[in-house]
Formats: sequence, C-alpha cells, structure tokens
Amino acid sequence: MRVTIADVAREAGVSKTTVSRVINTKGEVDGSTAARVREVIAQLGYVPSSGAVGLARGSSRTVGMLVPSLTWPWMGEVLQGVVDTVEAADYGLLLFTCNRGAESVERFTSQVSARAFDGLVVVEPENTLDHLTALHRGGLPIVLIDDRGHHPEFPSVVTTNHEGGASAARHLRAAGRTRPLVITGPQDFGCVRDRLAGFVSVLPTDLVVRGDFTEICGRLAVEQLIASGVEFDSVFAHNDITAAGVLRALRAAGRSVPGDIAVVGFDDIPMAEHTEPPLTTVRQPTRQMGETAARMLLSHLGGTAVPDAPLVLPTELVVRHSAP
Amino acid sequence: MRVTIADVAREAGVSKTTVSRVINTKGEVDGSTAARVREVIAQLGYVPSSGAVGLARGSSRTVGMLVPSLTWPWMGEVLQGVVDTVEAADYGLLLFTCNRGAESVERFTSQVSARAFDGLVVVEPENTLDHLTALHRGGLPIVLIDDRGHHPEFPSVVTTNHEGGASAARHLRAAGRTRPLVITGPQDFGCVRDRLAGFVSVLPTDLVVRGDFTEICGRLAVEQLIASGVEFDSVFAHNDITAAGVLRALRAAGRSVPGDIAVVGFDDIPMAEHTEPPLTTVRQPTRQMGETAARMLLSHLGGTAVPDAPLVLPTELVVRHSAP
DNA sequence: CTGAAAGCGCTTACAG
DNA sequence: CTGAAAGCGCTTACAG
Repeated sequence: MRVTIADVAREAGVSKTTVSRVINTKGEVDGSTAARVREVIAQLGYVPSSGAVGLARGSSRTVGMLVPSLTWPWMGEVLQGVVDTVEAADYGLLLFTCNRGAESVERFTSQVSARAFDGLVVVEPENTLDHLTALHRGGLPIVLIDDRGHHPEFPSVVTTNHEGGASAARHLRAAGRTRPLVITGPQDFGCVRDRLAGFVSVLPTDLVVRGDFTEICGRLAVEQLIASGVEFDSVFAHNDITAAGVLRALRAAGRSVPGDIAVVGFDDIPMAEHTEPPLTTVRQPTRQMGETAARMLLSHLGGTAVPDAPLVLPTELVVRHSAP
Repeated sequence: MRVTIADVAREAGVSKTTVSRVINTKGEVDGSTAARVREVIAQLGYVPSSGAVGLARGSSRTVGMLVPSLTWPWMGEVLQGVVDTVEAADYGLLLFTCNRGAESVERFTSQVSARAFDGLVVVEPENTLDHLTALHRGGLPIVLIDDRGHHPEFPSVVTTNHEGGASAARHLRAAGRTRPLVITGPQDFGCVRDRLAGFVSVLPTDLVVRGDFTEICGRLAVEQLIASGVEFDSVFAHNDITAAGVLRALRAAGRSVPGDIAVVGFDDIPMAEHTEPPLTTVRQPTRQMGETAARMLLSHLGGTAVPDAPLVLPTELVVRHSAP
C-alpha cells in the first residue's frame, strides 16, 4: 500500500542502507547513485514514516506544549510564536491542556513516558510544577513561559514586569498625576509583585487594591473607592481586563478618562484597542515569548547548553487615549 | 534505560505476547497471570512507546489540526473544543498552521505522508482546499470547520448563518428600526452571502456596503454615509470587529447608540462585552463547532460512517446595550 | 490460556 | 562507496 524505503531501494537497485544515507545525507554516497535514488524517491512520492524513523532513532522530532487554557486572550499569540518556530525547524507540535485536573495531568504524563515528544514548552503551570520538575529530572527537556515567579530548575522565559510597572508610573508622573490607584492581580503571582514594586518605586501610593485579573474586580474597586469618597487621579490595573472594568465603572460614575482620571493597563490584548477610550497599556511581547521559548527548547534538543538564568524579554508602553 | 515490554515480560515471567494482551485486554488471559503482569507494570512504571505501538498497529492515535492562524479572536474557543474532545478520547493533537504559503503546505503534506496522524480537522482552508481534497481521496479522513460556503467531499461543521442574519433583522425590526445599514464581509464567503440573505429576507434594505471583516471598513462605511447625508437607524455588521469600528465612528460623529442608531454584530468574540456600549451580536458556537468536528472525526476513525450533509450548529442572538 | 516468530519501516554499527 | 544484519519496541497471525 504505502511506499516504503524498501520499495525505493528495489526500484533504484540499491540497499535500504544506501537510500537511508541519501535521505539523511549521512556518509559518503556516489554522486550518480544518490541522484538515481533521489529520482526514484520523487517519482514514487516516498516520504519516510515518522513513526518508524522515531522508533529507530529514539526521538520523535516533535515537541509538546502544555497550556492551562487556550482561550486566554494572549494565548493565541504565544501559541503562534511557538508553532511558527517549531514548524520552521521541521518539528511537529503536540498540544496538551491541563484543565481537567488530575485526570489531564495523568494523561499527559503517560504521553511523556510514551516518548510521544522530545521536549516540552510549558505555559504557567498552575499546580503541576512539582510534577514537571520530576519529569525534568527524569530527562525531559523543558522550557517554561511563566510570570508567576516560580524558580524552576529548568530554563524559562519571562518579561520585565518590574520595569513595565515602572514605565507605567513614569508615564503617569510625566502627565502630572500624583495620586494613583493600583489594582493588582493575585498577590501570590511573581509578576504581580514585580509590577507593583516597579510602579511604587517611581510613584509611591497607599492606594493599592488587591484584585484577581477579572473585569469585575476593576469595576468594584473603582465603585467602592468613589462611594467612600477617596480621591485619585489615575489607575494602574495589572491587566487589561481589569482596566476594562475600571473604564466602565468610571464612565458609569461620570468621571472622564483621561480628563479626570488616566488609566493604564497591562498586557495589550487585542481588546485594548477597542475599549472607550482605547487603552494605554504595558505591552507584553507574547508572541516573542513563544518564539523564544521554542527556540531555546530546540537548541537544547540540538545539544546546546541551556542558560541557567531566566531569559527576560522587554515590555513596552503603548500609549493610547486613556492616558495620553 | 527506558522500561520496555521485554522488561515487563521478563520480570513477570511471561512472554511479550501475554503482556501485550493484558495491556490491550485482547484475547483470553488467565486471571492470576494478568494480575501479576499488571502488578509488574505498575511497579516498573511501564508505559508503551507510542511510536512503537503506532508502527506496529499502523496508526498513531493522533489527530492533526490545520488552522490558518492562531490569533484570530475566536480561534481559541475552536481549538479548546477540539483539544478537549481529542484528549478525552485519549488521542494526541498535532497542530499545524498554513500561514507561510506554499512552504507550510508542503511541510504539512509531508507530515501527512509520514503518517504522523490518523485524521485531520481543518479550519477555513484558504486556498488549500484542492490539496486537501487530494489528500482525502488518498485516504486521509478529514472534517472541515468552515463558513465560507465550500462544498467539500468530506464532512463539515457549519453554523446557521442565514438564520443568524434573520435573527438580527427580527430583533431590529421588533425594536422599530426600519432603515438598516448592512456592512458585509468579503462577498465570496458563503457565510457572508448567507448572513446577508437571511437579514434582507426579514428586513429588506438597499443600504448594503461591502466590507472585509476589519475594523477600519466599519469605520469608513459609517463616516462616508454620514458625510453624504444618507440616513439609517441601525447597523448590522457581519462581524464584531467591524461593529467595533462602527461604534467608534458613530461616537465620533456624535450619534448615540442605541438612541439614534442600534448596532448588531456577528461572532460574539470576547471583545463584544467590552465595547461601548457592549455589543448586541449573533453568537457563533465556536467551541461547540470544535467539539463537534473532533467528535465526527474520531467516530469516523472508529469506523462509523460519516454524514454526507454538513452538520449545522445554531447561532444565538446575544442582546446587549448596543441594540436592546 | 500461552509463546515463538515474523513483521511494522526505519537507522546504524560493522564489515567489506 | 556499499550492503547484510541487527535492532528500535511493539502487535499479530499461527501453532500449540
């Protein structure tokens, strides 16, 4: 049925060994022999079976990617970055999610043991880090894309959260804002601590409300502060979704943005362009993070030593109307 | 190094055949023998090599997914639906994109020939349909998620675009709107023709502007009509991005929404909740489309006959403030 | 109920 | 420069 290396060998009048050698350009092969083999390959439309190659070579030329969710607003960019890089290197990408708790983790582990892939890119492991560490110790190359301040044993890609927070503060300060409200994300996330520390290092404030990265937390924080008569002239929200809630609450309360209150978010998800007014925000280089992580993993698989410190990619302040 | 079936066999004092039988619960095996084998498997942490199993069985227990882009706003939901379904069936998902033109297509085809996966879910193939048809004729099971009005030889999952357009029109008519503007997507897309036909079957109009699914086209259409003094009391945009542009242009022109003009979009992407005002829109069941397509493919792989007509999933009007 | 052997489609020492 | 043979880790008739 399908064309195998044996068919090519027979047709070309050589051994399978020789065919294998011209496919992989390994070892010396006579020029005219090689040409003949290549011709037969083209003519028969032969493509080596990835399964057989993998079995014989002990590697699958496939990388795995484990993500907590595929519907987070910035996940598409990360994925695209990883896929592009992996495809360009002629690797396949096997995608896994771990949103069904223990069951998914177990299934995933079993794929690891099955050697279905050679290495793994992980995005923000929630409570699987111990597990991943065990797999890594067992020999699985892993690269992490993470902002939660984990300090894993394996290489990771992060972004400049501290500087990102600082850049938001500098921008507000330059606009003459002196009394900012900060609405954070979950405080056990490293990125949240860093964004906050960076911000207050430039623009100290005692108005810090603990949020949880949802729209509702932004809305509630603003409503409550306004209701209790607390004054502020700007808001730094730790992500764009929260900032969207802030904008909505301010509008409902009759405060103008940026006239009365300037608002800065974090992430620069697609929505940020479309809020009213469009949101000034600290852009995370999500696609680049995906590309970088994939590149690190591939070079690791290729034998290059991995960096021992996390690779840090720069954020960038994107100025729109909510804080000109 | 790694634990193989031979290790298990030796440790349990049986043949590899027997181990294979208990793993796959195939053929009769003595109860106590089976128990012993299972014990050894657990104790050694044995997991069959997916590559070897695939080679021996001639199938990979993996499905492929080919998408044009991973960063489209609704792609995350589709992907999640596919991944969840595929994982639940203990299959792996191999992800491919075709955004680098001929090169990606070629790479992808070679993976097909390499038998890297058993079946394929395709989302909106741009100009690869002929190619896919060839692969399908060559024996590759394919399920399409598509709204462009292709009529492929293989099963597909679509949504009720005609009824979706009609539901938007009924909603506007019920609100007393009589002079709607329709801004379409690319007119060679089947979904665009259907949405338009559905809409005008309920609420005829001569105000139809051809758009291209971008924000700018929505903005320009509104600006130009207003500049030329054409009156309208509502807008039906063929996707939410375009509707966002419409909202922005109306606001800039000092028209109130929905007071002066009601606006309805299509898709219900995450952004739709966050526009000003929040967007009334026709929701596409994107996640469900992913789940359904994956389920169809899996049951096809399982030997079930595939339906010959496209499977149609219902849209749903989501009412928010832009058209209450 | 169980096992020896062939086979899946490759790669890779080894020998020439 | 080339090939016969063993091996990668499984499954599956076939025979008992």
